[in-house]
Amino acid sequence: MDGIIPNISIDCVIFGFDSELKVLLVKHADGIGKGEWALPGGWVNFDESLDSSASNILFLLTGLNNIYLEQLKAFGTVERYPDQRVVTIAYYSLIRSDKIALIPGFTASDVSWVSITNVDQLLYDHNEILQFGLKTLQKKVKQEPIGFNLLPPQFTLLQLQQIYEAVLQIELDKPNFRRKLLKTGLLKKIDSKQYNVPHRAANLYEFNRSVYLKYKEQKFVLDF
Amino acid sequence: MDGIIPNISIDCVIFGFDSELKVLLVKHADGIGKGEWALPGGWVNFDESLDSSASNILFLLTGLNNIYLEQLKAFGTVERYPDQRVVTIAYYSLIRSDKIALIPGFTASDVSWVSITNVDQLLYDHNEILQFGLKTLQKKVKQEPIGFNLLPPQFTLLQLQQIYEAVLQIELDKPNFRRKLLKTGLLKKIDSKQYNVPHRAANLYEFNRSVYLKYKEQKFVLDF
DNA sequence: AAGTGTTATTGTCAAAATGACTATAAGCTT
DNA sequence: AAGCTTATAGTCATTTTGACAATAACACTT
Repeated sequence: MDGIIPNISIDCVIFGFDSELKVLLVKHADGIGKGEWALPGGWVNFDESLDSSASNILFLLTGLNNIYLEQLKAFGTVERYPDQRVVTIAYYSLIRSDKIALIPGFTASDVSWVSITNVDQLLYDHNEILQFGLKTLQKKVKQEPIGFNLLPPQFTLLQLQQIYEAVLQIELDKPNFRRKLLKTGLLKKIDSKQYNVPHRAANLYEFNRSVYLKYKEQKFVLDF
Repeated sequence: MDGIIPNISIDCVIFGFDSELKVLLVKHADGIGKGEWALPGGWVNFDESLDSSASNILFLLTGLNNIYLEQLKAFGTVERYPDQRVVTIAYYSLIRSDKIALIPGFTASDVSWVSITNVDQLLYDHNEILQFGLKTLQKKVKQEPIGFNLLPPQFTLLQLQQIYEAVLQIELDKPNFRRKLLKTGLLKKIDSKQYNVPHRAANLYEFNRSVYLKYKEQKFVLDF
């Protein structure tokens, strides 16, 4: 069997972090929503799983490759899409938004990171999907360690703290954050510091990969 | 537009509690899996939302009505269903399994509660869906209050504790459980006790509805 | 070279929460 | 009345928390 399944689509909520929280949007090159901004999305092929459809669609539209996507939710009200009945399976992810090349392709004439506080009207029910994604992300970061793919291999505690602050949109106490995170054993202090910063240089840390993976499975609660 | 969408189905993971944790299964009356046990499931109509399809399918197959269903996940590997490409949207719920009449109907020749520790081979990928549902439920009960629909209006602290023990499959310390739950303000002690029990009668409690609803939205962490 | 602004890091302290128990109370049963 | 059984109150040492204070260290300015 070949071709696309006519009633199932994928949409991706890609959160980006680089000091503030952003989301990746594409401008439609043609079709129903020509010229409008939306989450990157597309159709599922008969011979392709949902997970791999999501990866491929994201790549084709934005150039992003090798992104770990997690399923968010299926959105399936009758009127969410014009003309046709379409159930969409939404995926989400959180990645670094700097230093990543975006290449609009396929049905996307433009791709762009937009600050989460700055998102206008999107196509279809995409604003709703985005909001749901943000809520889910906020819950997620309290249950699972984050940061592995969001930070350079060596980073400061402040950088890590800023991710939590951006995602949760709250402020955290620095000494307390430090104490809490260090207690998890997730971080390995390395013998090297920042340099050329106009203030006391912070120590650099690495993630302890095995602890990180353990916490992806087992209990991990950060109660901010 | 009329009829069913050929590539989208619904499956329901209905957990039941009555002293142990169970799951609701149906025996297929005909079709591909005739005679085999599976999660209650069916097709989505073109003119029906996913949520309402789920409710209707559950009702038609099992007689269960007015069950609050939450979406679990979409399962969409290519080979999960024989002959045809079918993506299924799974829903789940936790209800009391006693005192509820089950009425097999439609394509179900039988319906039954099966202890969670006792589930055999199910059709398609339904064992996988069930396991995912259990994990999700276990996370959920630590993040949101449960019990409103699982207990009679007035209940003892032990009854509530037993729900947590059944779902999480762990043992909890009675005095500490009491202390933790009472501190939430979720429970209202009422002026009435058990009677006719062969031991000291326990005080009865009610849920404080407004606190309960507040915690459905806001932060609620039970860290067992 | 001293002073300034900025962030890092250590530490303090009282309050709250936790986990593991002990002890007593109060129902029915025999 | 004795004996089960579960309820309920309370103890206590330990851990965790939240809110700060205080000092350290870096580059830049003067």
